[in-house]
Amino acid sequence: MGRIEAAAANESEKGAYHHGDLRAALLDAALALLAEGQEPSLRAVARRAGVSPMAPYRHYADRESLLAAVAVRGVEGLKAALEAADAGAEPGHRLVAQAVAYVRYAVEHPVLFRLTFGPARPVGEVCEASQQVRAVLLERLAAEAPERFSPEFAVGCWAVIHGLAMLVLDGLLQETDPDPLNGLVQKAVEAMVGCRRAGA
Amino acid sequence: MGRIEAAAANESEKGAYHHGDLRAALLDAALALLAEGQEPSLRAVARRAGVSPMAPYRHYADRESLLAAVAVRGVEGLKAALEAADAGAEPGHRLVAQAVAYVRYAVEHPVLFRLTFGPARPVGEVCEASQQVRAVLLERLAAEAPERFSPEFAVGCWAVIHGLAMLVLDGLLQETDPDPLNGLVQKAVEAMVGCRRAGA
DNA sequence: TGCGCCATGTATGCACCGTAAACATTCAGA
DNA sequence: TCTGAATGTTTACGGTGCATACATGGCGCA
Repeated sequence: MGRIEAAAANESEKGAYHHGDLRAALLDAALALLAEGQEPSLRAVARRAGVSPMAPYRHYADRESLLAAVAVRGVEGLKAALEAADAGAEPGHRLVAQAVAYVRYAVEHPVLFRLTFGPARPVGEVCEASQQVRAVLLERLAAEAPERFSPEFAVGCWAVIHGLAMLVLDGLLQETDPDPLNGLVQKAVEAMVGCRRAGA
Repeated sequence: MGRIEAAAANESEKGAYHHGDLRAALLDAALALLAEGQEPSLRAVARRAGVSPMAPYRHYADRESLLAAVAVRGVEGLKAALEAADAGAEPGHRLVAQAVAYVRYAVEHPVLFRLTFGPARPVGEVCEASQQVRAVLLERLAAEAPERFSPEFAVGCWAVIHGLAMLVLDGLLQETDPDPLNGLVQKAVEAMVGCRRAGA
C-alpha cells in the first residue's frame, strides 16, 4: 500500500526494479500507442513502459484484459466528450451537439474507438460503461423530444449516432460528403430525430 | 487461360503442383474459416487450401488484399440478403424487412461482418460494393417514405440500420432486450422512419 | 516434336507476436 | 534481521506476415 503510493510519486528516479505503478503506466503506454494510430501489442506496451515483455502479466491476465481496461478508458472519454458538448450547446440543440461530438470523438480516436466497440470487448465493465454513454444520450433525448420518446425510439437514436460514427470511420459517407462532420452528421440526426409534423 | 479453366474443372485429382484456381480456393478457404468464427490468418488459409504458406502471395499482394477480396464477398452477401428480404416481404413493410435482414446478416456472420466494415477495409472495390448496399436500401426508402425523403434522411436511415447491427453485434442492447432480432430492431426502425404525424 | 520461358508453387529464414515456466529482486511485516 | 509474498526478468515455444531464392511444369514457338 504505502509502498505503491510512495513509489508512484517519484517517476524517473529510484533506479527501481519495482516500477511503482506499472498497472497505470501500462494503461497510459497503451493509450499513447493508440493515439499514435497503432494497435498496441503487449510487447510494444511493455517496451514503452520500459519493462520486460512478461511484466504486464503481473497486472493483466492477458492481452485481452489490458485492452478491456483501455476500452473502459475509451468509453469514459466518449462520455466526457458528450457531456462537454451538451454543456456547451444552446438549449434545444444539445442532442445534436452530443451526436456531433460522438462522431467527432470516433474520428479523432479511430483506433481507440474501434477497439472500444470491438469483437469480444463489450463484456463486464466495458458494457456497463457503455450504458452510461447511452444514459447521457437518453437524458437529453427525453428532454428535447418528449413527444416521440419511447424505449424503441431511444435505441433507434443511439443507433443513428453510433451508426454515423461507424460509417464515417469507415469512409462510407465520403461519396455523399467528403467531410461529414461539417454538416452532414448534424443534418442526418435532425432529419431522423426532429420529425416535422405533416401540417406545419 | 485454357489451362486454368481446364484445371479448375477437376478438383481433387490431377496430383498437381499447379493448383488450377488457387485464387478462388483461397477465397473459399478464408470464408470457411470465417464461418467457423476464426479470424483467417494467411497461413491458415493456405493450409486449408492445401498449399504452402507463401503460395497466396502469387495471387494477393498481402494479407490485406486477401481480406479485401473477402470483404467484397461479405458486402455482396449482405446485398443479396437485403434483396431477398425485400422480395419476401409485403408491400409497405419492405424497408423494415431489409433492416431486420441487415442485422440478422451481421449476427449470423459476425466475424465476416466486422471484417467487411473493418479498419482499412473500405477502399476501392469494397467501398463501391457498399454503395450498392446503400442503393438497395435507398430505393425502398424512397418508395415507402417519399414524404420524408432527403439525402440526409437517407444517410440517417442507413446509419440507424448499420448502427443497430453494430450495437447488437457488440451485445450493447442485451440489457434492453436479450434477443433484439425478436422485435426490438423492427420497432426501433419503425420508430425512427415511420414518423407518426402529430394530428393523427 | 521438342525446347525454353515464365507463371505458379515451395523452401528457408527473419522479425515480431502472445504466453508458459523458472528464476531474480526487493518490499513489508514478524 | 529474517522470511514470505509481490513484482519484474529470462528463456523458450509455437504462431504470424513476409522477403528471398529455388523448384516445377504448362504453353507458345521452332
